[in-house]
Amino acid sequence: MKFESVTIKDIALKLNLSKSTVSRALRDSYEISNETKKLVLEYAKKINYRPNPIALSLKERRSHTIGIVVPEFSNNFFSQAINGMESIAYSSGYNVIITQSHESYDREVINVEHMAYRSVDGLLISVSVETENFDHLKKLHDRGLPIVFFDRIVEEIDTYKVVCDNFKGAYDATTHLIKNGFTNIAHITSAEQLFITQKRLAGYRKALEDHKIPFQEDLIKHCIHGGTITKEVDDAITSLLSKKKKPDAILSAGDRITTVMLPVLKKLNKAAHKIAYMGFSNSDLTDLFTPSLSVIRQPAFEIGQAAMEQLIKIIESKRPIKEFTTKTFESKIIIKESTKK
Amino acid sequence: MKFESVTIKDIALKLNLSKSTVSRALRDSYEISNETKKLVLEYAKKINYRPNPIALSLKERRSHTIGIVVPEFSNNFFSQAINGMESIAYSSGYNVIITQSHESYDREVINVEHMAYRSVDGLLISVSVETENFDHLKKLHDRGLPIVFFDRIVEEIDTYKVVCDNFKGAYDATTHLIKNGFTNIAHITSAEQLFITQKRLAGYRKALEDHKIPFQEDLIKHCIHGGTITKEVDDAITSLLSKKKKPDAILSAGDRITTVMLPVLKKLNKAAHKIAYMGFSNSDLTDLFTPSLSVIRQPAFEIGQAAMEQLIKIIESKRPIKEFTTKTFESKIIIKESTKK
DNA sequence: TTTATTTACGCAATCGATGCCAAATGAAGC
DNA sequence: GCTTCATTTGGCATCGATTGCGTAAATAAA
Repeated sequence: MKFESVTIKDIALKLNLSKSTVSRALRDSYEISNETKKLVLEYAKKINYRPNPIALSLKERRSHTIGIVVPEFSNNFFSQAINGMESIAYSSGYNVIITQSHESYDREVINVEHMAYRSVDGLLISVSVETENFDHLKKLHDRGLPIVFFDRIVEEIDTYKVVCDNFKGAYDATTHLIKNGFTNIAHITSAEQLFITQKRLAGYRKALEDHKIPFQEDLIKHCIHGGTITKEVDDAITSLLSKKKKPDAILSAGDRITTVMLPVLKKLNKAAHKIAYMGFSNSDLTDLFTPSLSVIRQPAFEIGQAAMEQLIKIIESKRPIKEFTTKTFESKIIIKESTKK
Repeated sequence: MKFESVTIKDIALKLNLSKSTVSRALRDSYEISNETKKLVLEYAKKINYRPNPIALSLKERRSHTIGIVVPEFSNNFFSQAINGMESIAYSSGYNVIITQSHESYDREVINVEHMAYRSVDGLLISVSVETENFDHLKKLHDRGLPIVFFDRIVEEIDTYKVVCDNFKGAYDATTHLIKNGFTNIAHITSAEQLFITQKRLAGYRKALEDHKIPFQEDLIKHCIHGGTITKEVDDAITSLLSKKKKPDAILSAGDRITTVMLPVLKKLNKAAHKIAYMGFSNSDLTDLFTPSLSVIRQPAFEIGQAAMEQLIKIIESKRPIKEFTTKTFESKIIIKESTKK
């Protein structure tokens, strides 16, 4: 703020007191007489004094501000999770500042460091699809910055984590497809190194196995940019459809991939080749599609709330926390027309 | 950040120099000998020294950080605009921090003040639907905080503004509906005091007038919460359909309202009463709906870019800027099935 | 040799707020 | 009347970095 604001010094000067006295009066210290307190408080109110948080951050090394880093706002899962986080933060007296990594490792590093140096009291993060090296987070975590991971968690850093049961979500969805008579189920998913990718893939495989359907490697397509590049999704589908035996159903892992996949699929389905599909999605609009979309929906808002609660717990705990847990939420499969035989 | 970091003092101590010398060496001052500079620079690099931005903010009263306040991330227009802003900010060496007002005046005030006190160098804002009093912005603007408005601008504050030609967007859309044979066109829109609401309403009225269709007050429905409350949209539609002469088309103003309106309308259209609809929307999924949705699309990314460019121009200008302009972008109407007769 | 001029660096104030320590004041106790 | 103690208040250092000013040492000019 380039413009001058009201400081404690202004009050001190005006009332002929020292800065320390004013400071203590404002903080209602027992050392200050009631008269002086009243005087200070009244004048402070009159000139609308507000302590400068920058100065406080410098002095106290905390800011009552929490940093949130997500890949993308346009992914409904994340925007809903953020809403959950905000609701808890605000009611606990914290502010939040939010940034997007745009699925870029470099951007993520910059954002995380910017926030750390800006004295955030803690960090909530879901890592980008590109992130394979976690030094930027490990470094801060080792130095004592409270971090809570959600959704795309980092297993090798020991802290609270909040996730969805991705294994079960994928398992249930795949089972649903199998029960509806689909046997040649493709899986379009995100980059291999992501925790959620692995879990979802595992759930998918287990469902096939439990129903004695052989797993086929070439039915799995990884989008290494998490679907942020339309072409990779396009290519995945084209490649799937060029197989001798085309898949009869597609399971997509992730909001973004689902979103990008649908227009492509829709065009193809029109062209007579009918493919069932189902995906992880937290969009509110899936009912409006034709066919309406069967989805695996995650309780994003609640996940956000839980993550923020855990983070605040770490921040406010008197002694260092040693025992961390991972909180798991259930996802819900919602059956609509897109998975009808 | 509660953990200790490397400071200029550490370097000074280690190299037996004064803080000032180290500081000047790091900033490549002419007063420092090349040997000393080299020494300092090498050691700084070795221990990974990074200046503390909090201390810098306190000293310099600027932070190289820009604050963005939008109503909601889940509104595609805003998330796209943010992406445009980020692209410019990052390439100009600024960081951004983003918050949502959730269409709440109180939240907006808190967020704006938090950012101002956190020494953001400037503010980009699209006000909440509830905001009728602009003192929180005026106060900061008067004190010299650079502000640029976009989309939902505030007319009474004199600064750069970036908008879409809302009048023309609504005019074109309404004209399109009229030309397709609809004559009883309802308009579901946001709170009356919003600038964009007024412009869109005016465009709608002008189109009617130009085609000699009488304006009917009761075909206008205002959602005072901008559609964040489903019930208000529901009520608007119910009320429209309870009229003797039901509307044959609906024009919706705003992403959120469009999104909430569609499921309701879809249910009704199934029930045999066919209503055409069209709305302002920046969603990428409108093609997937059945019927696919005719929309008025705004160049959100470009609007975000332009707003950020203007803001940085103000921030970096040597002398105070007195002459401000308002930049207007054209929206585009995209015709699909939902407006076929 | 003396004086002037560079060169290269240190001191201390500053930004806004906090908090330790000391000091001033007045009252109570002997 | 003097010591003791509590109450209130002021002074100063601190957080991390920048910067105007002062100055010692080294070199150049007189």
